[in-house]
Amino acid sequence: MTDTRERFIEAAIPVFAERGFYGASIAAIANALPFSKQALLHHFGSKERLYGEVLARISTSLMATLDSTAADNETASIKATFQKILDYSLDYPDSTTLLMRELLDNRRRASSAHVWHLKPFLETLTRTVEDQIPQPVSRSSALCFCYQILGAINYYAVSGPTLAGIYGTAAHRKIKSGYPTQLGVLIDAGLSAIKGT
Amino acid sequence: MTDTRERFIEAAIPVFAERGFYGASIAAIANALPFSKQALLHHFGSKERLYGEVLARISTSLMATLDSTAADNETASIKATFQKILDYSLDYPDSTTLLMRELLDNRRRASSAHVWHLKPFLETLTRTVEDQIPQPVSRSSALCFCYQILGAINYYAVSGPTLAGIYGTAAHRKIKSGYPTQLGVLIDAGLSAIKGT
DNA sequence: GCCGCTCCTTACCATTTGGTAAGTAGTGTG
DNA sequence: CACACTACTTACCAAATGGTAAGGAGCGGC
Repeated sequence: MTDTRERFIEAAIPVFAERGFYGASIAAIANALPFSKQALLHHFGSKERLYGEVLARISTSLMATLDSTAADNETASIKATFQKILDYSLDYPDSTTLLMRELLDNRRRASSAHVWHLKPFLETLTRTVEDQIPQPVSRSSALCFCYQILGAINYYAVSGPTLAGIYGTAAHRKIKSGYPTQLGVLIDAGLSAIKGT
Repeated sequence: MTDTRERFIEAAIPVFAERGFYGASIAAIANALPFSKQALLHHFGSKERLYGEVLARISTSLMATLDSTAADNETASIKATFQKILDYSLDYPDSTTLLMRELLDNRRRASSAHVWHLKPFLETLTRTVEDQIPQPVSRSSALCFCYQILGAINYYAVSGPTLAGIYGTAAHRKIKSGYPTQLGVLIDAGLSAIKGT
């Protein structure tokens, strides 16, 4: 059944997110389901391969978020795009954490599967931004801008526990409520700066 | 000798950065020096404790960077402060990577030592920004701003291999050269937005 | 009825893990 | 010289790791 595969991938996401590739054991992942460790190995062959499929799954759903925005070409604003990315990151913190971990890991791991998976995402995002700007903009400066905003979003999305730990949950809630607005401001400002270049 | 301790901490940084807390084995760390694994355990008692000392070391040096800026009160501009953080992050990618990993890990690990270590850093940074702005600014919006820029910086600092992998080293160098300028623009814009609030 | 296939199980294994126990070399200190 | 202390070693260990081997249950095709 392909259904069991899906369940394994689904179950693997929080485990990989929480403990990282090394900290996550395939036994722990399998134990989240009523299957043995070997059932997992039967379907995926190795931990590395399962991990790759998890990354593929995540990047696909991330792309889907982006596509739906790109398709909405009536007033497909860049702000809305980034807002959707922010929403996704906050809705699926495990996936966000996992992508962030991969960003740190792929300095080492040969597979580094998500590099290729993230590529179309980044390119679509960059293109969306370029298209939105009337003036011709250098590809690298548009990418730079995207990456900065992306970084701000992901870093923030992943920082919930830390911020709550440092400032307390009340203050954290206040920060949280103000964040989208400030992000919007940052995007506006960054965009106008790019246009000015 | 305290010297050996220092050497262990120094040797641990790249290992923890590269493979994470779980992926790093104390044997691998010790092998980077002409000592046995038990020499390490003799000095630090446990892997967890070594890790804590590594984090403390890093946050101290990060704070030092910040302090030197804060002391320069002639025209201690916020931009210069963030520029120094960017420089630090690029100069010590291992430390940056490690702090980022801790950000992801402390959702789970009880110790989460760096939370307390990062707190003075964040507060000093926020205060520096507040002081720079004539108008009274809400603490949380200043923090929000700082965190966004911090996120952009750290995310970027850690993304070198990924960006080079996706776009090739040549394109990456181009992005790299343009980044500080665009970051400055982002800071300027974000600051004026805060003032306007 | 039997072959082959998928899905999943129990057994098993070599390796690595963090950590303990015990002992040794060296260095003061009385 | 004896004692204690630090710095480090080798020897050892239980537990967990990813992965292999082999087999069983169910099922469709012939």
